[in-house]
Formats: sequence, C-alpha cells, structure tokens
Amino acid sequence: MIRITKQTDYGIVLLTHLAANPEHQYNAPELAAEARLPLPMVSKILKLLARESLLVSHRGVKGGYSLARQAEAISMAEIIGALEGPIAITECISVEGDCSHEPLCPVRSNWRRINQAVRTALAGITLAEMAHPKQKLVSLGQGGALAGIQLQ
Amino acid sequence: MIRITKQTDYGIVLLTHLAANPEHQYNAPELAAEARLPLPMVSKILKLLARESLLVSHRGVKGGYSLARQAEAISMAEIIGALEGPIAITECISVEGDCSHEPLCPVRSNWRRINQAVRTALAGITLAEMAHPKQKLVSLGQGGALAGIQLQ
DNA sequence: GGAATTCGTACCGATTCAGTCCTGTTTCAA
DNA sequence: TTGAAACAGGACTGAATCGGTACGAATTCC
Repeated sequence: MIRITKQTDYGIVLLTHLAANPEHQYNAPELAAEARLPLPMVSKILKLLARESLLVSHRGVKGGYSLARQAEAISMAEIIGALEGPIAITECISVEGDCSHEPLCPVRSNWRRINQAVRTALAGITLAEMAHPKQKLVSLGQGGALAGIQLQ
Repeated sequence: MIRITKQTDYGIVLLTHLAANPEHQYNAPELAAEARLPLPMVSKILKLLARESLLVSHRGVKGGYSLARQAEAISMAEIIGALEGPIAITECISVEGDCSHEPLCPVRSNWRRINQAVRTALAGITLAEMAHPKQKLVSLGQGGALAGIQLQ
C-alpha cells in the first residue's frame, strides 16, 4: 500500500506539536495527552527520535524533549528516514547487488528514479510547513523539489 | 519503509516482459522462466492482474495472458492500485473519518497533498516507459504530473 | 536521598507477507 | 471423445513485521 507505519505517523504528529511551541519543553506524558496517543507508544517514538538526533532529551525531574533544530530545518524525509529506515520503494534499491536478474532487469533503473523522486519530494517539505497548514504557501513546482523528475 | 510489496514488484517485472512483446501471448510457465520467478507466485499475480482487467486471459491448451491495453495506456498508479489496493500513505487517508483527533490534526491535510503528489507521479509514468528505459525521455517537470504540488 | 523522568531492551499478540498447494473449469488437438 | 495444458479460485502455512506493553537502570533536580 505504499504506506508509512503508524509509528511514523504518530511521530510526525508529535513533532508537529513540538514545532508549534519550540520554546516549551514537553515530556512524554504531556505529549501523549495532547496528541491523544498511548503513553508507552509516545515514549518509544520519542526515544527513537532522540537517538536519531532529531530531538534533544533532558533527563531528570524537569526533563523532557525539544527539537534539536528549528522546524524549518527538519525535512519530512529526515523524519521518515529516522523512524523507519532509508526510503526505498523496492527492495532491490535498498539491498544492493542482491538481485539475481539485475542485468536483464530494465525496471530497476526506473524504480531508482521514481524512488528518488519521492525522496526529493519529501525532502522538500519541512516540519514547519506541516505544522502550519493554513499559514504558508509553498510551491514545489517549477524549480522546486519535484520539478526535475524524468525517466532517463 | 514506504515500500511496495514483492508481489507488486514482481507484477511490474512481468508486465514489463509482456509489454516488450505485445503480440506474443505468454503463459505462466513461460513468464516465470523468463523472469526467473517461482511459478506459483507468477501464476497468482497474473490471475490478480487479469481480474483487475490489466491483462486478458485465454484459457485452454494454447492459453496465456496478454496486455488488456497498450503499454502506453497503462500507468504505474493503476498497476500498483490493482496489486495492492488504493494508494494511501497514511491510514487516516484511506479510512475516512475514523480519526478521533481529526479536528485538531493539522498534519492530515498536508498528508493528503503529499499522497496526491505521489499518486500523480505514479500516474504519469506508463508501463511503456518502464519497459524501455533507454529509449524515451519523459519529463514530468514544468506542467507535468509533479509540477503542481503545494502545501495550501 | 527521593521523586520524576528518560533510556534501553526485551517481550507478546495480531496482522500481513511470501509462497505453496489443491480442486475445479475451460479449451484445444489428437 | 478424450486427455493434456492452461487458467480460476481458494485455502493454507511459516515467517516476518507491526503495534503495543513492561520493566529495570541511569540521570537529574529539589
């Protein structure tokens, strides 16, 4: 289904909340309540995001999480990559040289391009844009992230 | 991982073979041998594609499969849609109105656009282009399928 | 020192995926 | 007319992944 996992979905929602109040430092229970998501899940995702250095964590009694960078400097591609590994639509793109019919496979080079297109699209969308849907008008058209896609 | 299933991957390879010789009618064992894929799997996929009317099947001893339309008239979006259901990156896009935090969810409307972008990208690539990678030069840029992506 | 919080890891049930197999049904050709 | 070849439609299975939970350890602040 070309679908991201719920974990990633939740993660983006959580990051959106964090991006809305960059000064405030949220802890896991706060975020879980705000996003109406189960706490253990939220905790797990936040840990992952911290390890991938999209969030910075602060331990102790007044601890919590905050964005490691400005929301404008975090792309959707980074987030998805952090939460579920490198973006690769087909297996033969992520697993290099493991495909027995690679020499005769005319499909592969095109997949690579399509994959690149999707990746570029996601890299061109920042967390800030996801957080403020009504506010910004961002065109990815002419000259933008998705403009240059072509097959060979 | 934003990944298509192997079934879909195989299906595209099979369709590519069929597109390379549109006159020839292949049967399942032939295709399995050519693509070096297990026969039961190939058979299963071909059945699916026939039911979704991307292929036409001919029963009997001289039976087999051939494309239901010209390769130029079959898009990647159709193929993927046939083999693994509608293209929906997030669950809240495919399952309508099932999201408890929908009113407060600023993420959703943007997902919808990103999803639409991916879908449009895949709709703009035909099977013929996948089959002949060296031959065609197709730009999806300015005015093409991916040009108009924007966040509100 | 104690309480609150994150960190790491292990675990479990349910679902999906990849692949196989079997029992028809249809068609062609000898 | 009969048998072989091929598609049609399921049912089935083992493995992997996903979604979610739990618990002990480390850290920091009061």
